[in-house]
Amino acid sequence: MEKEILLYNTLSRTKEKFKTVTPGMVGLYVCGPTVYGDAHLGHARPGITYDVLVRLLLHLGYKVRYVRNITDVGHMENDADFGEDKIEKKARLEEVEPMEIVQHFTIRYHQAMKMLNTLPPNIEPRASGHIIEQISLAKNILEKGFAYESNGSVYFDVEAYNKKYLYGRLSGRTLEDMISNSRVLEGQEDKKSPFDFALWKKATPEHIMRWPSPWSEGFPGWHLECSAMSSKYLGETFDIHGGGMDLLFPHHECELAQNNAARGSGGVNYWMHNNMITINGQKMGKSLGNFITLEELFTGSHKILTQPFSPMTIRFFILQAHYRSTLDFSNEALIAAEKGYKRMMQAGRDLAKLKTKEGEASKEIRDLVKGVYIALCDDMNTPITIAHLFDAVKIVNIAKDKGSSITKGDMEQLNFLFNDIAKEVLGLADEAVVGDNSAVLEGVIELLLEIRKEAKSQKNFAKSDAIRDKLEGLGVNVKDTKDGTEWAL
RNA sequence: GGUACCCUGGCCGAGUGGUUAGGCAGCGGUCUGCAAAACCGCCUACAGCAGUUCGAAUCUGCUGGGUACCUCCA
Repeated sequence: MEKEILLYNTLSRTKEKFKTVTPGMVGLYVCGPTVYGDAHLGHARPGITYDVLVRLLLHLGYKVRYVRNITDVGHMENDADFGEDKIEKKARLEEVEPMEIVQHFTIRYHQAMKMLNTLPPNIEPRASGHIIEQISLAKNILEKGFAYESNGSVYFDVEAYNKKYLYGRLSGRTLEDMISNSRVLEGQEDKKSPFDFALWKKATPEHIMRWPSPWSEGFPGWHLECSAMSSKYLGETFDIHGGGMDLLFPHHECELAQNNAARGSGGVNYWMHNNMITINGQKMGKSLGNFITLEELFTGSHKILTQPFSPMTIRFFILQAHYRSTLDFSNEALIAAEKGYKRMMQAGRDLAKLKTKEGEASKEIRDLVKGVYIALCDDMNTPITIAHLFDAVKIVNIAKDKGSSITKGDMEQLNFLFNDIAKEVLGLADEAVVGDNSAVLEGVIELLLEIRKEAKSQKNFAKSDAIRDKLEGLGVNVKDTKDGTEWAL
């Protein structure tokens, strides 16, 4: 914890020294998924970005409470079907309960996140489980005079709020700009100003997800859930709130406004936003035909893909870019990432086989470790971290190539880089490692390679190549080196 | 139209007022029965134009291109 971390704070638009509210403890809230569809590429980026943040904080000795919500209330289909709830629409079409849909996609989301080797949040609250807290928060804002009831719904009074606090601070807008650039939409007669947003919405007769409230049978506004749940589990002022840049406005802006309105403070010390992923330079969207789910990536079943890509390839690919940059996704870029990832993992495996001798760690390798910490603590610069790790890869490969031994000090430092940094902090698991229960598989492969060796020594290359090709076809990569044959899954 | 951000070598992507990111691909070499891997060497860019500066890819302005968000609902 003696290491100082810099984090870019969207609120100040600068990198700031990270100081926790409570020494040694970090409260982190991240906006989670709306569970009305399969996890897609867009979910992978925040999932991995904040996972690395959590892993880094844990590595540096912090105790972390990581809260990520599940949004399962009142979301609408945004592509068409104006006014219809996203979850309800699917439920009616498929004739199942809304909560069945929610459960189905929550489980699938968890599976996808696990495959990407992300740590589960410490608390995963559901919006539908916190209706009471949300009603209470809406009441509080009403009492403070920053909201009003209208026809069974409760709206946040942006103009009243703007007089005391500035609305738009987080997203870099001003209310005046917004007013001068707005279009007039239909169906908003209940509101005093078109910028007011709903805290509570009266349900229409066909709306089946509904709860009683002092104002009407209805459902909470979207922004309310994150304000209510983050303060419930992390306190009225907590350290970090993260999410995608697409949530900056209006969602986070409204959260900030709700916090200020209810308690007189913003409640969040550091607002972090990850940037978006584009596909072949284009935004991902269902209408553009480039919408891609994580499952399609893992299985390769999408027209823009020529092959499946493993979860760790995706993770590596995402970490090769800084989280605040847009990242362009393409089949070609993924192939490059896959090769780089495999090369790094191979070096990690080779490291364990290097011979050691007595001696201290060299300055070169010590500097790499230092450089890795500087990069990680500088607003989570994972691409530079990876660049340093490739320097370590090269050191391992040279030692292996020359058959030379390295000092025990160097071994310790290199182990640190490959295990503590690459595997633990970056979360890059080695997919080629055979699991504990695969001793049989290992034995069989060794046996086949033994037979192949015999064939080779008898210059029966047809037979030896056949064994190699068959194994290759089954996903076992065979390499002949000076020191014998190696293999990896 | 508004707001924010971006435009780097064949591709992906860091970074920076004056010195080499890194990965992938490519080329030449070493090694090898062949292949793969690895190693050595090569490929040295910063949208365009103008300005500030001893010096800019890095600062400023303009032009062009791109991305996200833009009052309901989520």
